[in-house]
Amino acid sequence: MAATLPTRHGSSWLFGLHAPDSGLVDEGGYTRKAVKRAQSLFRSGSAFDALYTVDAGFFKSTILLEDGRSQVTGFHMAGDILGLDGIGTDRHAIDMIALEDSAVWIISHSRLAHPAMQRQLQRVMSRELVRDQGVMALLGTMRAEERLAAFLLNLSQRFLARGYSSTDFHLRMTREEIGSYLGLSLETVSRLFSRFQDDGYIAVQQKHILIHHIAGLSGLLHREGH
Amino acid sequence: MAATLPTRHGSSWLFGLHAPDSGLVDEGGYTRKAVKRAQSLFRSGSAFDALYTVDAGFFKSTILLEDGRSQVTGFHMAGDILGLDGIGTDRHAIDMIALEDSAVWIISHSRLAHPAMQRQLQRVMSRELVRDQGVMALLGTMRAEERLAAFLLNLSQRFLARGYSSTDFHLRMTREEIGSYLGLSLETVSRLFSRFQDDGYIAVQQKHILIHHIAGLSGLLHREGH
DNA sequence: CGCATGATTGAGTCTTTTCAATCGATGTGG
DNA sequence: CCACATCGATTGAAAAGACTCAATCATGCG
Repeated sequence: MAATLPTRHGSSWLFGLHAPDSGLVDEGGYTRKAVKRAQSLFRSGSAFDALYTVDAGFFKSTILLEDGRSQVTGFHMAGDILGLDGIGTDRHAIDMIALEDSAVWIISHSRLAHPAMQRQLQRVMSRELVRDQGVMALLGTMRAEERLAAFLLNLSQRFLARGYSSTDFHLRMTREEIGSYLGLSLETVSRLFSRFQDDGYIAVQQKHILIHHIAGLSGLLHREGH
Repeated sequence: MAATLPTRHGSSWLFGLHAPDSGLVDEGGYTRKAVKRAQSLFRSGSAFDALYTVDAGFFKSTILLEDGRSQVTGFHMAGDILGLDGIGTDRHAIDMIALEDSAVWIISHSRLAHPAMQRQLQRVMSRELVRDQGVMALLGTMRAEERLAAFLLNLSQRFLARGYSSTDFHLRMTREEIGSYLGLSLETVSRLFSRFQDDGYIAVQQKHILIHHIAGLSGLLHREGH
């Protein structure tokens, strides 16, 4: 894995290398690219020219509908692969925006050509396909309360998998972005955070989340009677 | 394309070959498999052992949530690739059910190993990823009326692309399955069909759909003010 | 320190769901 | 070939969930 996909591969700032204009830094055959908060890594319609893995920071992906509405379709953190949407048509279909100052590794074309990498990429895409179907199920069948509980539990798991606390973390996105992702209004998200807090499941203070009763949140998902 | 993916490749019944027990028929290096209405091509949790392309008929894919609820995540017709969800984990994540007596071509492992096929597969998966994000946007941002209009227009387009009428077709799925796919109750779907008919956009008679005013349906999607 | 952005909370409205009754089509067994 | 059973579709009425609009509050940045 680590041999083919450069995931959390190293820290280029240790070398004191910087190229502020392009945001590009070359290190041991890998190229690192910095993306400042609110900047895009790529945009819908732009030519597909590379895949990336998140080295540090946090991204959102958004899709723009013909009528001007847009929706957040995912949040991405260290180790996630970005840009897969561009392979099919050689143009990106989504916008990829950094939610905080971030950095990615560029996966070079030569590296992409490796058969081992191809196989791995296929697996990543397949899992992503399955993940998306899970989100579709969330949007199609769950009520607001369940959606937000599922969202928190998912974030919690992903932080845990990366060695961070699963019960004490900082949301990188706004209520509006959460709402967009979950198909809810930002007010509903805000109200539910307050309710979860009143019910003793979590403590919220703006973007800071403390999960007190993870089983309680899980319980919201497995309730009977739908 | 046609050289690597066996799409609508031939009609095995012309040869009079039949193997009713397994549903398998071998023909010129391709293997055709029949799937009767309501039967599954594969099920969630079962081992992944092949990819398929639809030769004839109609399928739905459904995902089962932990709490027992399930959701239709797609409808599939001639030429579509089935089974991509199994690549990532070597187990299928969804159920694939025939909505009418159908048949698929099995894409052999030897064929899958071809580099050209690998590249094509990658592209198919990427486009599928983008399609799923479109569905997520539909579920997240559209109102019931818009969802059903988008659904009809999508079906219409896909029939057209396959050489069938885009304005006169037979729905292979029930109102409940449409509702599940669109995140609506079956009653809402039924009511909307009636409303579209009253408004002169379509004529509905059970599963038979006649589209009278395709621009009218499109107009429902591009309305201002959300 | 003031302004802009994001978050919270309330009140009223609207869309969609749920529950229920009826109708229609399809297919099976007598 | 018909009666009946079953499954799917339609339609109505009431209820609930989520949204919109609006006002207020907090925070962080310049």
